[in-house]
Amino acid sequence: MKRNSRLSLALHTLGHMAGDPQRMRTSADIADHVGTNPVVVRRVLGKLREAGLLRSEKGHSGGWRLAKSAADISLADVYLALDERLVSGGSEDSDPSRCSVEVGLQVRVAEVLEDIEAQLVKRLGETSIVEVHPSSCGYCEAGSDSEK
Amino acid sequence: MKRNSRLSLALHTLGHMAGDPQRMRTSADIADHVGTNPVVVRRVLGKLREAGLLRSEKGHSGGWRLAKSAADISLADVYLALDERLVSGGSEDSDPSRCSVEVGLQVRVAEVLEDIEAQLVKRLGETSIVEVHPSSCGYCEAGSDSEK
DNA sequence: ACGAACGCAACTGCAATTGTTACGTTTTGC
DNA sequence: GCAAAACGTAACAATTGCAGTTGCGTTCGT
Repeated sequence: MKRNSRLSLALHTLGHMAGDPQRMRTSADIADHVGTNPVVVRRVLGKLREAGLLRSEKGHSGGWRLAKSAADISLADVYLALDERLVSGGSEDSDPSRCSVEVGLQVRVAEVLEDIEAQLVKRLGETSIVEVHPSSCGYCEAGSDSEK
Repeated sequence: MKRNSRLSLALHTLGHMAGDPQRMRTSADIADHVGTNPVVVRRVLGKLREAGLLRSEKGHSGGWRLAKSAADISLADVYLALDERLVSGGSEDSDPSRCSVEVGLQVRVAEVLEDIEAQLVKRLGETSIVEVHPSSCGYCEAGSDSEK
């Protein structure tokens, strides 16, 4: 699925950060670990920064770090920060040419989807990113040494 | 959203069929009404036929019709027939190179999505396609006359 | 047997997303 | 100060998924 791409990059990275919150990670580091490009990483993590989950620092020893306690970041926070919603999102312009069956249907389905998404967020809100970090994690044990 | 395209074609068409179950509709008719191509209609409705919701007949006076009572067809039936699932759907090949955070995350998120989708299906299952057909529907009142 | 419909495969076109390159800006360390 | 290392951003290329289209075969009914 396409929707999982950015979300999984974000969750994956935050999962690691939860295991070692002080460590500063560069986008190149992260990109290398998840198998993508530094610019892509910056694009995704930039969203998380806007949402107040991460902080980035420029300059020589810059990089990315959690902006608050890992325990206070839930999967829902990450999901919402990327604003990829299930429901189509309001192309409900009242086009008079549309037939009534179509309109009634859209309303009905949209209602259900809205409701379902709320439940999804609720469920995601119940787990923090600290809970997805296993005790043994090679990537984190590697510490600050960036071995090419 | 892209996911809504086929689903809305399917629901729209079934909604109309529920209002006049005996009438045979050609894919060209339907395509004209929903503003698309006959082949696209056949692609989507073909899925519904595989699921036992519709029957199609070839030949001169062929076309599409409900395969069972409209009251027995729920929105969930249509949703499931198109097999567009929320959850990424089993690319869970145990790649040893994947890091444990990633794996744990996928499992966790997949669990939630599975659960959420079950609720979605349950909700959709509560309404039948007869409930989305308004009493006054110009398209259906037009009857079998296909006015170009 | 001819026309009208579906069935199916292949191709094109479009839109969204990701990947890539390039360049500017900021900060650190020397 | 100045070079190196990092982010920020814009622009472009590559990829992907899906709708749309065409074409042809098949199957019916008249």
